[in-house]
Amino acid sequence: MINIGIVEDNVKIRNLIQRYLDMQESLSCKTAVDSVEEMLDHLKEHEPPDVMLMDIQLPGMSGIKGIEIIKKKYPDVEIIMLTVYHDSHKIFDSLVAGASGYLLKHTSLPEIKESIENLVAGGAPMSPQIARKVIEHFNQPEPKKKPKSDLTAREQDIVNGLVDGLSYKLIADRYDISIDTVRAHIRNIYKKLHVNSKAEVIAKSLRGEI
Amino acid sequence: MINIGIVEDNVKIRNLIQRYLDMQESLSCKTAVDSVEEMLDHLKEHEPPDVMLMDIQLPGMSGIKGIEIIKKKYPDVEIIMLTVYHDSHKIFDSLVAGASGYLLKHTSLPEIKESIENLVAGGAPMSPQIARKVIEHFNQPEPKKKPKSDLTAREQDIVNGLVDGLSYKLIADRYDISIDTVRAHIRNIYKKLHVNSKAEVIAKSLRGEI
DNA sequence: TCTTACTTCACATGAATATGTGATTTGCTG
DNA sequence: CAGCAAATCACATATTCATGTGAAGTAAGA
Repeated sequence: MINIGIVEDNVKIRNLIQRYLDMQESLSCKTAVDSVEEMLDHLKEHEPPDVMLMDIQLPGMSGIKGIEIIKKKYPDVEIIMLTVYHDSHKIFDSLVAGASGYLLKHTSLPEIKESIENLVAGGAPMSPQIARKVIEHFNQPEPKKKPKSDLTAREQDIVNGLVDGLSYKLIADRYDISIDTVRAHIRNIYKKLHVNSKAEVIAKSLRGEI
Repeated sequence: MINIGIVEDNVKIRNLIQRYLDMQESLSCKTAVDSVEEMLDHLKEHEPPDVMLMDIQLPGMSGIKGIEIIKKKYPDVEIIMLTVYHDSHKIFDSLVAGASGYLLKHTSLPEIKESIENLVAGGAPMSPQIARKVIEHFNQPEPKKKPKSDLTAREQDIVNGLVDGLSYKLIADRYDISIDTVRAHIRNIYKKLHVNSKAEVIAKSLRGEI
């Protein structure tokens, strides 16, 4: 038997979902409140549910903040967001805060039930559109990580030395070249990167801008 | 009608999937090969399919490398990985390379069909276990260490100045203190962080180690 | 072949940094 | 209240860095 809790301020939706879930053989849904604060009060005196359905737009504390707090006090509770928001920001904030699933509100009741079962079976229910956004997140970083700074291999070596915190002398030793050569390379690096100190090169490099 | 291509070296599996998909009303699967190289040859003389099912372990080029190449030449092809691998590394690499979905091989034929339809409808098909791993990826950054380097507020200010590439003099100006004070703070910072150059402080800071 | 870019090295100088040794004031805490 | 950490400032010195100028060998391209 899977115990479910609901945090949703729209009474109609809340009652509908609660009634549907609670009438399922394998599920039990006795707790349905309309704010995170209320849920926290409830949890002080009751066992936490196995799975929690959570809205984002709520009176008082937002659902995303709610995830954080609930996950911190009750790490075993699995939280599924159930919301109308499909903007990347809210999705990612929710997932980072600790949500294990993210469903859009047009999800049908049987699909919600399926998602809960999917979740306790080790899955991560997501509406297809959400899954798409999540996957796109991995494709994004690609185009912007081509800084193309035209540093030569040797210059890149020198930069690595700087990033490792080495002095010119130590860089010279590492690559077995003269310190004057190191100076020469660094001069060229500065020109190419439009900087004029070791510090800026290190900063740029560690920010992935080289 | 959705056109589908398959890259899978196991003849039995390949034929099974191809026959099943091709007999569906809404789908057409005429292209099924056993390596990325073969698929690329095929694409030279034929229209690319709408969706491609791709294995990872293949003779010759790996499926992940295959995604990159195919996505580069034919950006509109949607690629679903269909593989036995469920380790984060392969999942992550595939998604970064441009895959739009990731299914495990035990996925049933009707589920594969459903996934393809899901994909063209703007979704991102994933096996539940995969979705779980993807979501866990967002939760990971949380437990990342609190560096807790015991720098005082002022010392942190100075570090910020260094990271911004300022000289001692400019840092002194920024906080309206003497350059000797900046020196003093930096001396303390070096002691606390066990370093002995500006460069190392900047590197540590940008690595999140402060 | 001539040019260009990369790598290598040298000498020089003013600016910035690293490090040592002090000292004073302020605010918190046992 | 005494003690301590933090923040402030001063003076001194050796090292490192930034920058200019010049040059030679080599490999890739026009």
